[in-house]
Amino acid sequence: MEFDKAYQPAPIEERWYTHWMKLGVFTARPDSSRRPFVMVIPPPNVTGRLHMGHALNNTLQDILARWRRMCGDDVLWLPGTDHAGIATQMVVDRQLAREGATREALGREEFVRRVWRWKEEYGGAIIAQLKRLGCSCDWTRERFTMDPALSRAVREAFVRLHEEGLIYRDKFIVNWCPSCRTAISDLEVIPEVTQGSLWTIRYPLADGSGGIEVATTRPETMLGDTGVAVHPDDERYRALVGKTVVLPLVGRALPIIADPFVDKEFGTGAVKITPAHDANDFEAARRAGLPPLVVMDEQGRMNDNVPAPYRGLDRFEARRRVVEDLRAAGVLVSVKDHVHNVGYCQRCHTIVEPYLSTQWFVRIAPLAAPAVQAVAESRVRFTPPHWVNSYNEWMGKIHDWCISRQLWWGHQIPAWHCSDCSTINVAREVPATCSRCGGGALRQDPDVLDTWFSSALWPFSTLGWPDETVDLKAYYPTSVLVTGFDILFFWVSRMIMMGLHFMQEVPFRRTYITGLVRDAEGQKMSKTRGNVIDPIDLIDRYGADALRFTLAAMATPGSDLPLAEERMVGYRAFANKIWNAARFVLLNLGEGGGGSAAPALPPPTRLRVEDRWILSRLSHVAKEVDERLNEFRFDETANALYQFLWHEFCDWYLEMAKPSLLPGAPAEEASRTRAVLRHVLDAVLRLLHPVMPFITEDLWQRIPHEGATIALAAYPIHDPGLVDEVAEREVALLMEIVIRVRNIRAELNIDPGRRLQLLAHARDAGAGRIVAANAATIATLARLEGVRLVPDLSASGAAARAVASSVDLAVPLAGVLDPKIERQRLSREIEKLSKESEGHARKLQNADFLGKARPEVVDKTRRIHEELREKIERLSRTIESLS
RNA sequence: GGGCGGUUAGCUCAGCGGGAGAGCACCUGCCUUACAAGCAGGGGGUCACUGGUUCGAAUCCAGUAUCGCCCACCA
Repeated sequence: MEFDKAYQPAPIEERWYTHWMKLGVFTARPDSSRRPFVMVIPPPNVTGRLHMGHALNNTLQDILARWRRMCGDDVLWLPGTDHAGIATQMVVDRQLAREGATREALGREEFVRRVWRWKEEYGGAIIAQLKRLGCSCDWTRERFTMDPALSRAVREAFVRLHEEGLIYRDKFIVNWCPSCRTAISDLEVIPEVTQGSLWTIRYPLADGSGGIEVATTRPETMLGDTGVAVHPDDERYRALVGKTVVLPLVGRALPIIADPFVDKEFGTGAVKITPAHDANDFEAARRAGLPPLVVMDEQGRMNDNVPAPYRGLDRFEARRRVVEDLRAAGVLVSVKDHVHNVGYCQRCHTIVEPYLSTQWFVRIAPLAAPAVQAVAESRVRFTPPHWVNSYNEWMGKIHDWCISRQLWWGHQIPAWHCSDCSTINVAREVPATCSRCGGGALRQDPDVLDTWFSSALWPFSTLGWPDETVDLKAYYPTSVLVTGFDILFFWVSRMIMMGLHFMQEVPFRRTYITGLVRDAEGQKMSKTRGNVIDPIDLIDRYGADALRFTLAAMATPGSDLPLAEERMVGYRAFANKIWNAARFVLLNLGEGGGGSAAPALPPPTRLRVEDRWILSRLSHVAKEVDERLNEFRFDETANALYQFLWHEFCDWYLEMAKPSLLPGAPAEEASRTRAVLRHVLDAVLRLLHPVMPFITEDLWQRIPHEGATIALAAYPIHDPGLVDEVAEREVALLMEIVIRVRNIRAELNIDPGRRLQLLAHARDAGAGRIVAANAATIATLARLEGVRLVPDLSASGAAARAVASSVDLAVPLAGVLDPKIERQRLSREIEKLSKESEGHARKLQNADFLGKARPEVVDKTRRIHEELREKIERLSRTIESLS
């Protein structure tokens, strides 16, 4: 196997993904002996391309999936895509437009066929992209929200809810997008602060005794007014309530009513009532018994219910004309600039029209209550937990959910209208005859369901519901849901409601809510800003592992992720570091090849202190990773592994190991080192595999191993038997000594190649023993000629001095050392230590601290202070002896 | 109008009751045969502000400022 000097991700990624697929590594196999770990993917839109948000949440899901799989769980990560009603329909609409065709000309049936064809051809793009990310989804169970089985689940859910009285059809004011020509839900309306105007119009009283002035931001809707309202307590208008005004331009007589919804302070305190085009007005009109009058068509043009001059005009054109005519009629009192919230369509950014129409609704209150309770009882746990507040707040005040859409692409509502008796037959399958009159002239309701209706069923519709399948029994409820907060209400809360309703159990035990991936400046990525970063592009340039590691390292719960490219560069370097560390180990492993059995780790008694140290550190990091992953701390997992691999394993252990691998070294020593190297590398590759699956697999395949893939190798766990506090303390001392010597070399500008002598005076026997036993290691790491233990340093002559814990150090530098510079250097050191010790000193002088703080805290403070004080004293004496 | 989150090194962020940290950037010196996508050493912070609780506060509480999200029918 060739071994490049630098890590080249592309060929490796392709190769191993294919390997995993061939082995069926990702396929779940229901098996009662293993604990199931289940996630359903938040299904991306079939029209979608992988963006940073997908890259983030799928990386995190894959980390969990691979981790649990290596821990021995039966992992099911179920993938799939969403049919995305409006979005997909729009894509195909645009395609038709390019051909000079329209959906209307094509007809519904042909259009839907066309969308299916589009889906077959292009719908797989995002799936391929997920594979490039390395996602270990069970592709044998891939689902699409409009698969026959899932469509059946949708019909079943609809019919049951209808039977239970939880779905109803009613004429109601809804959010209407005149451009998409469909109703949309409250959530799909994006309110934006907009500069507008406030027009004040005078409506004359029918009896000629004056008039009343109303204020409006939407003068064109006056054509649909059927009343005027004032607050019942408003002294100004009390006498007018019950009287009649004449609607200008129209001539209709309108009653003045009193209703407490009117704000006395706003505008003139009198408001025109347009029941069919304003949600508040609709409610008020209902209370007062005023009739609604729809004055627009589905495209937002004025209809035949308005006077002839305005018919057919677009609503904004109509606004101009109405204002003009009001002014001409002398009833326009004033126009003022007015900033207010205007609702825009999430999909096409058209101003949404409140619109009275007949729609299907889900009665939400009975579904919301158990869902709130489930979260309150922690049957679903949120990470980070503060999202529960948002969830509760929203659940507390949601309105019934408008689920019908005037689209062609989606699940057509399973309701058939009888043209003979007007009965609506709601049924699972096409009824042959009307259930009431027996007539056969049935026409299916033309509307389709909101895409989120089918998404709400996703955690169980994908597992075979309503059938009692093996999968459904084995894998519901799922374990974890990872998703973005932007769909907390659209999706998460609705899944909880539907899961509880149809399965009597929450759809997932825990949910991790990710932050938003932003650009390096912290700006939201958007096409208009032109700052969108394409994850596939990053994979091409840095490798999937580097991208995954970056996203994991930045995924601190509760905060957004500003993605700076330098960060990626840094983690690509980390991948390269792993690569080269492994290359070093492998070059020294000698013969053996990838497939042979691993040499056993020698017992601790036969290991050197650095071996016991690295094994102890490894055991700690395994423990930490396990704990961190359990609490979704992907950032800390990544950091712990980075720190261990680079700064402990590479920076120290590999350097310490080198001498024993040199040609002249004793064979027994070399084989011992090789065993430890192999063991640690193997373990760290396994620890890293969930985050960096490709590079770890490639390297693991090259070292002696058992099994066909690292993806099914055991995840390293904390081994208390390998924890060695003594070794950790001893190596800490060796490191401290080495760092002091390196510091002398650097600060005194001594040629790095020059071999120096180190004199060490141990202040206690233990330290002396450690230095003596590890003199060769110190010498190698500090590039010394040798280390000599001496009873005292007073005779060391012109030497640079330093202190480590329990050991005084001197590096003889006759002819090189300038006493003045050395004095400055040591003074700086003293200053630093003094600053550090001040805080401790102050505490120890405080009787309250000594009396009230926990004894172990006092002890620790005393110990640290004593150590610092002692070092300062030793350095001070050294300075004195210098003159 | 309600609610939530942030404010810590030049940048991006961890830490959330007991010695101020990381990555990147910066300065100095090194191609030391795993790695220059590297190695070694170093500089840099009244932890937004004001009070309070505590022996002790970046960390807990209250308030202020500021930035950002979410929800809400002020025409």
